[in-house]
Amino acid sequence: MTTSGTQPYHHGDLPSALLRAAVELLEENGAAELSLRAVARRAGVSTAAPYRHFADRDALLSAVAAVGYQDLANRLIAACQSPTTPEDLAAIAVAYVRFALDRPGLFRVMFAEPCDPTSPERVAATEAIHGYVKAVVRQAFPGSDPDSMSNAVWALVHGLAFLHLDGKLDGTSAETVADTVRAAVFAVLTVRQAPRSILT
Amino acid sequence: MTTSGTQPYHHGDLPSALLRAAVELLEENGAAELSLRAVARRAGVSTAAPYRHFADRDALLSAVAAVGYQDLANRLIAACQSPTTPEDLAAIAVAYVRFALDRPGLFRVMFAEPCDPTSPERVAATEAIHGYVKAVVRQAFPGSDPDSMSNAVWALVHGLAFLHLDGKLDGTSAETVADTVRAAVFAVLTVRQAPRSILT
DNA sequence: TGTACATCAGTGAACGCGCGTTCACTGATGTAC
DNA sequence: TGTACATCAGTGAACGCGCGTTCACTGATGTAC
Repeated sequence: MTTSGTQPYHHGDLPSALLRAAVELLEENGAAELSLRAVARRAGVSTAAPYRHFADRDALLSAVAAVGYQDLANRLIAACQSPTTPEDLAAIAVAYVRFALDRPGLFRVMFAEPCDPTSPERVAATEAIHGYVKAVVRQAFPGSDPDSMSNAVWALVHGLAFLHLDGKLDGTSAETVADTVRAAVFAVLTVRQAPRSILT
Repeated sequence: MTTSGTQPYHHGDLPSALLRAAVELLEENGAAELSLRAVARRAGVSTAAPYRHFADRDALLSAVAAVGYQDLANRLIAACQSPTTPEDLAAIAVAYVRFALDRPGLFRVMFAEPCDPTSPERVAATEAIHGYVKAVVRQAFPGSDPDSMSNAVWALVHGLAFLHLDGKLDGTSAETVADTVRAAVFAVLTVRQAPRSILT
């Protein structure tokens, strides 16, 4: 995975190599711990090299988080472009949780790092997800207050992701997880067995 | 806060003093970082003393998490004994999120520490919360599948807690947070403006 | 086309730090007689 | 009641470690003439 062999003496594209290395390490550890030194080592570069491109550890971490947000957004959009049915919504929910379980370290860095929340890329990334969720909600629940409803939907999905991540819900197999997520989504969508189909 | 002044040469109750110190440190830092040495320092005791009572750092952390679960359970029960109305449910949701925001470090240790999930006290604590949620759900949504619905409710609330904690939702004032949580809960309970009161 | 030179990416050694954990120890406690 | 002794909670010094960050440096690159 690491660009091995004879590297040119100038790396060429260290910044993105560092980001790749960081993401790989996060995926291997599972945990959200990530040291600059380990990233440099993984990228095959000296300890001090990252400082040519990132002000400090937090800057690297912020950039990593931004990559994560981008990946997550892609996964969600890939799951369903314009959801209208409950099944569509459930598919997006499953994609969100799957992302968290596939890349737990990255997911934790994205959310649990107490990292500068005013960083523009961070804010932009968050806005993007928020916007996507809101668009989905507007389409699926035209009658609801879009703000409250999109908060609720995001929270539901985010909570399912974290509870699975932390072993509070059975996450032994991908199918179990998907079933659990779908069931939870449907349970909410059909609160008190509402007498008619809730969605168009 | 720390028992200051002339301590007896034998502490008396170091284990719980350490737990108290750990919780205090978590509350001050906000973050989930917690070193054994800092805890010992805070408890006014030598670096090695904790090892008389806890096998290692993880054991202390597990005990801290257990304390956290107990506190959380108490807060939830205090919020509402036997909820039946949507308002009751919303009050419990607010209590859960408030706990997370009041004691973010502790909350993070409870959930984000990749700590032995087979530890009996951990499992028991999780079961307790799960059981409570399920009981609430059974009472409030007699027609729903209790497993799926309780997962959904827990996830919704847990997600709201984490999104607030990580600054993804506006958490500037307690009122704002409470309003956001209540609105999200009501939005879910009244999906697609269901034509009649959803709850008894 | 060839040379001098400024730029800049990466090096490697070093700094000081706080950490988890171990160890031989000390001094208070409480029990047996 | 008084003494000897085992127990055990806490000490303090030390271990080795990996960390973030800085620094003077080197060697490749690319531009001006």
